[in-house]
Amino acid sequence: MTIETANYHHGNLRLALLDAAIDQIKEHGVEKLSMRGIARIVGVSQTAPYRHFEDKNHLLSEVATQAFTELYAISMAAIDPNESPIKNIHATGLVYLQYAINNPEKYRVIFGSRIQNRQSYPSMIEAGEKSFQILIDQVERGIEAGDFIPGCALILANTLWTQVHGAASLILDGFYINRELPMPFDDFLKAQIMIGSRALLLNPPPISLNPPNNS
Amino acid sequence: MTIETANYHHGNLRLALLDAAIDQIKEHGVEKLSMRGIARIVGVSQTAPYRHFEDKNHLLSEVATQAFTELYAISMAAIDPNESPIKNIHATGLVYLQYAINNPEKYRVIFGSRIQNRQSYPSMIEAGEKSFQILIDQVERGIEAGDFIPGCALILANTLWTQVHGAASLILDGFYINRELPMPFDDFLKAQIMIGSRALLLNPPPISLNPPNNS
DNA sequence: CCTTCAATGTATACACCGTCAACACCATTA
DNA sequence: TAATGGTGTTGACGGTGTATACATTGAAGG
Repeated sequence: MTIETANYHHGNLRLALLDAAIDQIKEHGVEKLSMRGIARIVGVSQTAPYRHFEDKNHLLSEVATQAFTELYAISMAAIDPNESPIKNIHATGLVYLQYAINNPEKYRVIFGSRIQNRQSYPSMIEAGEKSFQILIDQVERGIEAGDFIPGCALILANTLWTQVHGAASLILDGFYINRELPMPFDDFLKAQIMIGSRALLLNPPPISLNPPNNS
Repeated sequence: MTIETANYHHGNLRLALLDAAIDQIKEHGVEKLSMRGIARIVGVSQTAPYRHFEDKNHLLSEVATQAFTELYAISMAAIDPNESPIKNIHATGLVYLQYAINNPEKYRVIFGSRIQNRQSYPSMIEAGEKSFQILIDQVERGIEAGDFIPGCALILANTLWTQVHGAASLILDGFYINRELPMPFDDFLKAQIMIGSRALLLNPPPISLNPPNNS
């Protein structure tokens, strides 16, 4: 209701700070994020943020929760219940990589050790688990259909996750900047996902790498 | 020759600082490493390190180079030219994961974005590439033997690398701390490597996940 | 309506940090 | 012997996270 207070009390400082934080992270990276900086942007004193976030770590955990939720949303949107598990896995893998590439600094917040004591932020953990569950569900479907290796779905889903996360990490860390690839980068991403997911297949089809097929 | 100078000139400050840095990283993590801190430990003034390292980033790049070299050494030691490529890949994967787990803070230095402008430290890059080359060599052998998918060895080796690196990262980031696994952690690691490397095999053998086999 | 109180903001301060500039020491070498 | 350049120190600037004490306020209760 009070659109223009501009007074002693901000109105919704908590949200404004979170927005400013995400903005700074996007713009200048997590490393450059500072509590004093976002206070300056929002136009409050340097200690005002501490009325809303216990410390910088808590603020970061909320940024991470938000990013995890975005990751869940786009992963979920890539799932088509009528499609085969392997196709859904390919699709989610690709949008996952694209999210990481398009939001490198947010991705760096949710993974890596900038947030300490992760286990003391259960809502953040939960937001992360939800994305992983998408993968587990598809793997279970694949196992039941007899397409995937029988056994524990969590273990198989984890292999997929580690491979895609590893690819995302190495890309963001710049390990492919000067590396010569035998194909366009987009095809490289697809190839990585296709090859990696082959690990789950009971009878993987032969595969031709150059040129990569898109199916 | 001058063992006990304790004078104005230190003698080998550069090395002492590097050692102190690695020590601090091991002990308290990269985040806590400070130029002033290592100067204090070594017993010199806070700006003395700048006579030997242009800035903190340069110092970190040297720590990373050293860690990459260690990683190369243990990976190389796990290779047996008389063994099959797939077995060598399993062996290097395992020691790689063990290195990450036993040296979490060093691993965090060489990956992640604590070091900025990686491409301006060519000797560090090169040290990293050498480890990757081990993987490429084995993959080439596997392709030539007709065991692996034919095509570009770099692409296949990369899939292996991303999967193992992803696993290492997630482990270090604490994503398995409260996760219930259906097997002991060591077996979990082996299972991840075995499943992941299946992706390369032209005709992967059926696999039984519980209990995991060790061959 | 007025008082009170908890929530929210500020001012100040402490102990750190990376790094720059100016100066001090000293081994080597011309 | 004098000079030079490598290596160390001092001191400073501007930044950081955050603790403590104080100020302002909107809302709730008498």
